[in-house]
Amino acid sequence: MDAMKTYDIFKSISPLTEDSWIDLQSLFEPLDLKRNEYLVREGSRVSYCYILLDGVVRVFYNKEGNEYNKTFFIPGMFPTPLTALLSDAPSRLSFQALLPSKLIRFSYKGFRELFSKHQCLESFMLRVLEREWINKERHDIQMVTNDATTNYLIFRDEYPGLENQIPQYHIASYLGITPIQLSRIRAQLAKS
Amino acid sequence: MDAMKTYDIFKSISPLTEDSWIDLQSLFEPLDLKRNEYLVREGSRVSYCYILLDGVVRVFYNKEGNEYNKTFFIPGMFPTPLTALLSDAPSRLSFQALLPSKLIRFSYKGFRELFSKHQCLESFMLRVLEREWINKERHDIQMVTNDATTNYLIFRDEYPGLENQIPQYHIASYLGITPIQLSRIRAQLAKS
DNA sequence: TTCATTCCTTAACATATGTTAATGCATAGG
DNA sequence: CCTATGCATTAACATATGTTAAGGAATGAA
Repeated sequence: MDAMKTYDIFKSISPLTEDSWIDLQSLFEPLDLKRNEYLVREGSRVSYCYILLDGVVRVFYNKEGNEYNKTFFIPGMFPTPLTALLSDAPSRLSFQALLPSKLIRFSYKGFRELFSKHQCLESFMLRVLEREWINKERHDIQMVTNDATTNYLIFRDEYPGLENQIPQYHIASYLGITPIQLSRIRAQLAKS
Repeated sequence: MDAMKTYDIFKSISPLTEDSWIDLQSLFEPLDLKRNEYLVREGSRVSYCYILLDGVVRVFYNKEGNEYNKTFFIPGMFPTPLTALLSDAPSRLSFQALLPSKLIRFSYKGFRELFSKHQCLESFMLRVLEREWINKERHDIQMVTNDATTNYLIFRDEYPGLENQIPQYHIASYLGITPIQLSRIRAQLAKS
């Protein structure tokens, strides 16, 4: 069932041959995380790609003790330290499960080594980066041009129900404001 | 000379076969822009990739008459509407030469059609996106975790001499502050 | 049950940044 | 040469948001 679900996720991104899927699948390892456990810690070396099947993961960076939430991952997304993998450098980002989460992980190196055998996997990787790029740009434009109230409303739309499952200070950090300011915004919205 | 320069730029990103380079080069068209002329206007359909050989280009988005500078391109960079090309949608971004500029453009479709003949070009494209991703992430972390003063100093480092060649309100917009605030920051820095 | 912990809210206050407006400098065009 | 234009600076003021602190609801442990 998980395998099927994963296959659907992959297929929806870029077509894969049956052979390539078999080889790729042989790299898969299930991974279960408790609430607040980490997939990746800042400063660590990384070697895996991740697929989130259940739960929620946040990615954040840390500067002088302050955490800045960059985004949240929900099932079907890839909470993967792309930059660290691509540049083969320690991760500047941390990935943490905010709820009990179910994932699959697979070796990035192993994946990459399949490129020469399966051209469709390199095309797949290109397609993944294209999608990430498009999404990031849309997200960035949103965050810069809107005020915090608008972005909070968009957050509620994009992650239905999530605001009741995680602490609000995580949402505030994601919006680039303090929890107090988010509280004021919520009070303001409740009035109107 | 330009051809040589361009070849160096490409080679430094990912190895290309001689054949692929010949095919690719046949797509190239020179393009010269005057100060303030546009490569791409918001809302337009796009079909070209660009290489900047001389000058400076800014990319910005527009919301209700306000312009938000996203980044500046200097020679050797690719002021290309990636998202619009990848998603085949009208560009949400505008690209404008801030100084008299010399570019090369080539058809994205034509480039893409060479992928099946030259595998190395698809690898090249993947490599470009990887680099863009890494740079963007570094840049984003910087902008979020630093204050405007620090980012202004970084800007001066990353684009030496540029601050004397373009209006300061473009820099202010890039930093996410008003020109008045930038002026205050500059006054503050001059004191110490 | 009671107590401790976590986290949201609210208020009072401090501060940074935006807004409006005036001034002055440099440059280009007549 | 003079004038108009574009741009940077500065000041005075308004406002949004951060900071500190206190209180209270919800949750879980003893």
